[in-house]
Amino acid sequence: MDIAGLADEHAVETVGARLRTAVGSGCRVGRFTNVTSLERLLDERLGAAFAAVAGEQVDPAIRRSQRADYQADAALSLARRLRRNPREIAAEVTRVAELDDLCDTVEVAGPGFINLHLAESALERLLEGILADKRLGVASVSSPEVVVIDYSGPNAAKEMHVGHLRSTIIGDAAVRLLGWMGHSVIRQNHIGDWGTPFGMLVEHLLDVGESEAAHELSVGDLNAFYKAARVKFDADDAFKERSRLRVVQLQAGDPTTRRLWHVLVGESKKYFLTVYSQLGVLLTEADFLGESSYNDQLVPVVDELAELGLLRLSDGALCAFPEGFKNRDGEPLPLIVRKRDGGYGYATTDLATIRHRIRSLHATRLLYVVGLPQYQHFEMIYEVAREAGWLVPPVRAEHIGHGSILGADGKMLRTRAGDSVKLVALLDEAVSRAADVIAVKNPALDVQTRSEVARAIGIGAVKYADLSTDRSKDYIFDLDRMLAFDGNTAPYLQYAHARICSVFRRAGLTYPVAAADIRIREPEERHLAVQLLSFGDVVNEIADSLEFHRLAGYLFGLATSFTAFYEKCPILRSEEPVRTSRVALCDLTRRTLATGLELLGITAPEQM
RNA sequence: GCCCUUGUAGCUCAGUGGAUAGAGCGACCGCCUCCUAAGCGGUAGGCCGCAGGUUCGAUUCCUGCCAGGGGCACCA
Repeated sequence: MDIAGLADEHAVETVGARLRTAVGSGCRVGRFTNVTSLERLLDERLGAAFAAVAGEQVDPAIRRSQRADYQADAALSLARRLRRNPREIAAEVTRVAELDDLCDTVEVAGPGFINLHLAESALERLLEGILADKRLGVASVSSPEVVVIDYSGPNAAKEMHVGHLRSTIIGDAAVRLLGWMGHSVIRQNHIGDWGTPFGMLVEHLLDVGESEAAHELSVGDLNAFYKAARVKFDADDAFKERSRLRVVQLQAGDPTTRRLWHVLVGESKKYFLTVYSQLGVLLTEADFLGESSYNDQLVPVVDELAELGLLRLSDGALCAFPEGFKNRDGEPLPLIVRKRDGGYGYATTDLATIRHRIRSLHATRLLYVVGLPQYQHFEMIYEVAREAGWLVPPVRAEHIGHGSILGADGKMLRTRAGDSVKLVALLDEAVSRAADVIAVKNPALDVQTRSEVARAIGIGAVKYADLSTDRSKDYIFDLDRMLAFDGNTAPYLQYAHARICSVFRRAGLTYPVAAADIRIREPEERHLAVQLLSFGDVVNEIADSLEFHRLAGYLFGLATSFTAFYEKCPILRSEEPVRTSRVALCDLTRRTLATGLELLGITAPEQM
């Protein structure tokens, strides 16, 4: 810590000295090239200027501004440290900063804000740059990582319900985003395919007959199957005893039992794949790596922890006591790696996943997209993994926690009977409602297109509602609101996209537009331009934080800016060279919307 | 009891150590001989839970309190 701090100070001192020299000799500082996102450009230029003035590294605190395009606020906080008037600091920074090619006016306002008005020529040049770039000016990462993303994780032989929706959607977005950024992403669907319930389920399977059971499961009626087994288990002691013995046989590897278990899990996987297909997420059969696949690693994991001296017997259970966790009596909180009965619980399996992902998959970033209630569990797991020496920098594990989905009453979403709501039922309703609206709004669409569009809108609406709010908070599931065609919803964004496509169709133009002279004159054009040029800033930020609602918010802002432009600035009816320029702006907006939505796992239809 | 988390417009949600706290819905008033009105413009609506503290400046950081949600050993 101290050493790092000293090293930093030293580096800063050197940079500061160099910059002061540059300023002193009359040179301007801060010329950088090949950056197309506005905030980064301004950050670099003004960062250098502030550093020159302050003699140390300074975050220029670039923000979007209501009074200008951007503002830099660092002079205010710097004033105390330098014991100088903030306005003077700001004034000096504006003199030193190399901004001629970016801004047409730079002014000090109020107590020391620096207001930045971008030059039209700069906007034009930068837009022409991203127009020619397939990636819209967003560079792939220079040093790709192996990222393992653990998400979805439904339980075999149980229905997927809304509880699985968030993990599946957020995980899918993470897969798409990090993959697009150039990382090597490994999907892991840690399904619940092991444990005591399977004794009961296998016995029930035998009772109803294998072929009948397979039928029930394959049609997706998993709840009925599970419930019937559960009812018998609770009511019938003989069945309960059979189930218990069956678990022992399953664990002992009895061939018949294992075959029947395989039937259950296999049918479940088929069912999950139909749901994933309906949802349009990237998970495939190859991504299933359930709890059972770690069976042969559990003993080695426990042995290794024991050898490291991290385990202790407590009440007959073998436990790790990770540093910093206490139970309700203030005593060290155990993480049970082997139960009193000799069996293994989820803690051991989760530890095995970390070891496997680091040692065998060579991941340096581990993401666990799991509900927030499991926060403490994962913190404990990570701590044990650190103490075991598995989880050491640069490898890091992150719990991508999320809140719950609530019903209109603000409580956990349930059916009237108190059951969890079936995911497929929910998705079907979203799609069918979307179809109803399309039938009214655009009856000219043929049946095939209509059903595709309905799916894009219905599923997109559900996903967007999830991804457009802070993932750590709960949200209220309201189909009416998410399917609304105005406000911050998927249909609104999809509509903006479809409108652009319509402009091209109407004019007989094709996209993408390869190149064009772009002219920014009208205020609506300026707003749209600034918005288009900040896509990269948002995406880069999100790749780290995985706060997808920021991307959603950005896209909504983009669509709003576009609509304003669309209302005020005639496109096809304008004269050249304005027409070509506006067509190019349309195309940039279309590509940015489509790309952004794609990163969220949402399809943008060409018409709706 | 301890820990985590949330409290912002009637509703659903953003937001940031800084200049007048923003959207959408709902309400009210307007806008289609014109590229999709599934749209756009305007008006009304806020002790940013409460009370202290740090700061030139706090809705944002800290402490306490109130209210909701979650977690705290053999389920995952």
